[in-house]
Amino acid sequence: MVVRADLTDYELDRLFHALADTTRRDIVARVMAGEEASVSMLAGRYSMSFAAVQKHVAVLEEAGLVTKYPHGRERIVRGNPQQLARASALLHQLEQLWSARFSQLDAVLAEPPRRKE
Amino acid sequence: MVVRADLTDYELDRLFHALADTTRRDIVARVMAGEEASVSMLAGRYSMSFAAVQKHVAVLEEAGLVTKYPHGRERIVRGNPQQLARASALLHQLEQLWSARFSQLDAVLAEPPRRKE
DNA sequence: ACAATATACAACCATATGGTTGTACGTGCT
DNA sequence: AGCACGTACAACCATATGGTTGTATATTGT
Repeated sequence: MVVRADLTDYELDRLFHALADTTRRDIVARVMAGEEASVSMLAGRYSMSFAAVQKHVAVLEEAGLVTKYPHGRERIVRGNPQQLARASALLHQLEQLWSARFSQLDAVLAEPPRRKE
Repeated sequence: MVVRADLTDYELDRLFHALADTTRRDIVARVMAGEEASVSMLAGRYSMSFAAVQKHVAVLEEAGLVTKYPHGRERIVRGNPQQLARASALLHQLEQLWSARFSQLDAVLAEPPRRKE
């Protein structure tokens, strides 16, 4: 599963910022799980105004984590797994950075015992 | 590599918020890569005041992404890969949520053709 | 045509954020 | 002892964020 990040610093800022809110993570979870959700349907699930939820969806859209498409008078919110994968890839990259610290040591340990010359 | 998230909503908020800044992601990358870095050494690398970098490190520490330990008059910043893994795990979970949408369909498709009854 | 619904968007407000400068304190070096 | 260095922390400022209410516009159903 090779996913190139390919995002500018600003886009990454937006992406992680979007994930740094409980309501927004919940929305992402719902739409990723396939809940066919209009903005008002989503709004019904949280104890805040419609406008507030509308703003959260806008932040997620700005981050590329969801897209909206019109269906009659409502807007259906759909998850974008690719963008999620990009965020995931960046964290994985950082983890690799860490484990790379030991890769050289690992290599030495994994090396078969050398015969005497 | 099973990593349980095990974090409250608030902690996740702090964690992703900490990652939502270019300077902070850069600091994380450096310390995860093993750069033995005091706060002032880090500060030297960015075009902002020492106090600003100090605040960024504090945000990372609050999020659990780094720890500081005293060494003489300086504080050495060290990366905490476990917390990184937790953030990573959550995103992976959300990705799984997406792919789970097709698992049932996959199962049907993978099913061997049924004999006539 | 009309009422109800879904959305968009602006204005407003309190608080958080990301930066600055200034001051105080502990540690190291000569 | 005295100075330089590294850190801590407070005060301050401009802007961003997360919420509200209110108003306008498009669509649906009767």
